[in-house]
Amino acid sequence: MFIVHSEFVDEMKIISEIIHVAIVEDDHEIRQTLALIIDGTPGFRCKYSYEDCESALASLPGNYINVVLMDVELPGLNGIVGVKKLKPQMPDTDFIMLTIRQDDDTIFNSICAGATGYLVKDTPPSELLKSIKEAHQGGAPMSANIARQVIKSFHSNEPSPLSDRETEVLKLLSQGMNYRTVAAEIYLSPHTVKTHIKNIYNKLHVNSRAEAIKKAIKDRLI
Amino acid sequence: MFIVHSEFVDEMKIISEIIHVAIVEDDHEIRQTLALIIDGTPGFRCKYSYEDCESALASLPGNYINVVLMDVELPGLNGIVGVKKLKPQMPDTDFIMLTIRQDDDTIFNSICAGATGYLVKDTPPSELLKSIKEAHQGGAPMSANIARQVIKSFHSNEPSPLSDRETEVLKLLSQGMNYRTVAAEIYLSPHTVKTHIKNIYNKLHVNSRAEAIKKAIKDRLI
DNA sequence: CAAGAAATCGCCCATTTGGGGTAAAATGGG
DNA sequence: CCCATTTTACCCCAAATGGGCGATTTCTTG
Repeated sequence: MFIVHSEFVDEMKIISEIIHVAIVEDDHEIRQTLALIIDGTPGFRCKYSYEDCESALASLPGNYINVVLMDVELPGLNGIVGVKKLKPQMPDTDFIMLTIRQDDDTIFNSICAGATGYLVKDTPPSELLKSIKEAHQGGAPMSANIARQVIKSFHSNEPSPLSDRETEVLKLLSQGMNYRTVAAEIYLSPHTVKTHIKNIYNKLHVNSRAEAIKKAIKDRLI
Repeated sequence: MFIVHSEFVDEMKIISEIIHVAIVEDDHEIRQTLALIIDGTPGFRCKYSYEDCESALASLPGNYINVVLMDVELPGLNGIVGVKKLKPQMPDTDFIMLTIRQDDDTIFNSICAGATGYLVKDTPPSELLKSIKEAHQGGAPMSANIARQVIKSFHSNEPSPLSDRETEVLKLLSQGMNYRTVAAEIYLSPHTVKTHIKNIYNKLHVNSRAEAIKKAIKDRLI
C-alpha cells in the first residue's frame, strides 16, 4: 500500500524539496489515513489537518503550505466555499479537491472556486501522492473521467444553425456595434444587417441582442 | 525504451481488447517510431499512419479506429483543422493532439476542435501508451502544464468590480429582460434599474448591453 | 465621525431597436 | 436544371435604450 516506485523516489531526490501538505476532511479515519500515507512517504509532509473549513480558515492562512487536500462534502462550510475563501489568502498554494461526487456542477464550481486538482476519493495512495507532486509542480491532476468532463465542456454539442454571414454579423454585434456600424464594416445596407439580425433571432429563438449574444457565447457560435 | 511495467500489462489483460490506433504525423522518423512503439506493445495496434491530414481525411473515416494521434504542426491542413473535419465523421474516435507548441490558442483551438487529449511531443513512450489507453477508456490525457492551463482558464483573474445589486441586474439583463421587467423582478423603480445599468457600463468601460454581457461572461461576472 | 461607496428615485430627449411585412438576386447541392 | 437557402434590400412604427444631469438614504471603512 505504501510502496513507492524507485523511479518515483529518484524524481523526488532531484527536486529534493519536501512538499508541505494540509488536509481538510471531516471523516476521522480517512483524515488519519491520508496523513499517514503522506507522512510515511519521503518528500511529503502533512503539516496540518482539519475536520472542517472553519478551523482551516482560522489557522491555515499565513502558513507555508504547498498543497491542500480539500474534501468537498463537509459539514458547515463545504469544500467549494472553503477554497473560494482560502485561495485568495493563499494564492501560491494548490488545492486538490477530494470527492465522491462527479456531477458537472460540483466539478465546475470547485474549479471555478480556485481548485487546481480534482480527484475521486477512491484514488489509490500512489496516485494521490503522484497527484500532490503534480499539482505542486504546476500540473492539474484530475481523475480520468473528471478530466474528460472538463474537456467535454469545451466541445460544442451541435453544429451552428447560423450561416457564415449571420455569424459574422453576430460577432460584430457582440462588439457593441449597431446596425449602421456593422453595415459600414462589412459593406452592406443597414436594412440588410437588420434582416440578418432578425433571422439570427429566429434561429436562436430569442428576441433581443442580449439573449442572442449570451446564447451565442454559451453555444460557442462566436 | 520499450519496457512496459508489469502492472501495466496486467491491466491491459483485464481489458483484453486491442486498441486500434491511427497516426497523422509528417515527420517520417517520428511516424515510424510511434508505429513501432504502438505495434510493439500488447494491447495496441497501429492500423493506419498518414503524413498529412488530406490523406487521413480521404481514407480514415469509416474505419474502426479507437484513438488517433494527430500532430498539430502539419504541412497543408494543420492538425486542428484536421480534427475539426474528422471528428464529426468519427464521433466515437478519440483524438490526441501531439505538439511542440503550448500556447493558449493552440491548446484551446485543438480542444474546441474536438480533441480529447493534448500531449507535448517529448512525452515518453510509456506515458504515451498510458495516455492512449486513458483516452480510450473515457479519460482526457493531458501533459501536466497543459492541464494546468485548461484549469486556469476557469479561474477568474480579478475580483468583480460590480456590486451585488449590479451583478443581479446584469444577470437579469442577460436573460433578455428590459428595464421595466428587471425592475418588476427585483421590486425596484425602472429609474433605479437604469441607474444601475449606467453604473455597470461605467465600471466595465462599455456603452451597450451587448458589450456588457459579452465582457461579463468572458470575465465570469455572471 | 467623515468620506466614499452603494442603492434608491427622478426627468428630458435623440437614437436605436425589434416586430410586422415584402421581395429579388445569388448560391449551392441534388 | 430546379429548389432551398442565403444574402441582399426596403418600409412603417411603437417601444426600448443610452446619455446627460441631479438627488436622498443607507452603509461601510478608515
